[in-house]
Amino acid sequence: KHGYAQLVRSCGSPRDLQRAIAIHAQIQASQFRHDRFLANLLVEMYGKCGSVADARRVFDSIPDPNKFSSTLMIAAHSQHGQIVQARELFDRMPEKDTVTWNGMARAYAQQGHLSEAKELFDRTPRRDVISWTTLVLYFAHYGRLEESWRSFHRMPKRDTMASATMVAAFAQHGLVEDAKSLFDGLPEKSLVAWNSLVQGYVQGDLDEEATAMLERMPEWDIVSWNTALQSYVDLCDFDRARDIFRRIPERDTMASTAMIQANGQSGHLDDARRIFEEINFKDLVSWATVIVAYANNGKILEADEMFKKMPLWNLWSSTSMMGAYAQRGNYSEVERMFASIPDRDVICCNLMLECYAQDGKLKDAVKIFERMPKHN
RNA sequence: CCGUGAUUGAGC
Repeated sequence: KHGYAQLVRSCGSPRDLQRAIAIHAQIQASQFRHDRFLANLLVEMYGKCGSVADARRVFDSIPDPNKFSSTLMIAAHSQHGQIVQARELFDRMPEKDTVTWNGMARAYAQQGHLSEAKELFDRTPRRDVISWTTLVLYFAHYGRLEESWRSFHRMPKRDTMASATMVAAFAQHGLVEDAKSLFDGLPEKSLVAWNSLVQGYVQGDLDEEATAMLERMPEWDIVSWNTALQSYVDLCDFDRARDIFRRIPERDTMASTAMIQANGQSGHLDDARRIFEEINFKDLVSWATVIVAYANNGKILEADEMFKKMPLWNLWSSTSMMGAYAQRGNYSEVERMFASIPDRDVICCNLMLECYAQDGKLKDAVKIFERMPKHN
């Protein structure tokens, strides 16, 4: 049973879905077919692997779901934006505990339904540090820093994560002074708080302060390395970026993606491509980044080749490819791609708008402008 | 034996 549990837990992302299905089948064929503990883990697994439908099927097959089952199912629904289904389950649960309440509040908050989240928070019977941290995080995330800070202040007990959340909130909103003074007063300074502060300095173009903090840090984790790397990439300082990249002990996909970008900026397309090929887990972002690197250097054929090779397209990858055609002035291809994108956002529409404008197609430009879901 | 919270990468 613990062997199965381990197997199930090893599937944590959509790329594991095939294996997940196989493991599920194996459990079905075993003596643990009706085991609730394993079923709960399967619900969680399918949620993480991106198949809510399968998660729900497993959940519905549990004769006597316990609160773990339900809380996991709520999480699966909300991870996929199915807040109504999540709430339905939540309302039907006989025994809810703090974890359940926190999970439901977070589901609302993530979707930007902050008043619903706050209402749930207010009704939570035994609020804990996580309930409060969720408020701090999402108020900040949606730019409501006053309320974020007030929640932080009203917290009866703060822990390291709560404090780090607040430091990051300040840093991300250009309030790096406030971030710093909060940070200085912290009894326990987590690496996350250090990293957030450095990112605040980088964002504020305070490079000396950022460097000073990086040097004073007790240790670096992969995020620290990537933060340093990305700051040089943003400054188009290829040599320092490469130096950092080479010194990273264990590079992840984000590090490689940043370095692909750096190589693209400097026209080193072969190096960009080599780093891309060496990535173990190529994701949509790394694919899109190579495409942009090729496009920015006028290599439309290579960009197109990569685009066609991608295992999966999303809005960002398609918009990147549209941008590649736009650069070459191939407006008919831009138009064709635009038409094929179902979930266009502002950036995508702006790009189309700009192409029509460049192309002198004023009427089409006006039409796009008027039909855009949002303007900026 | 199972459930909730923090920091890093791409497109106009």
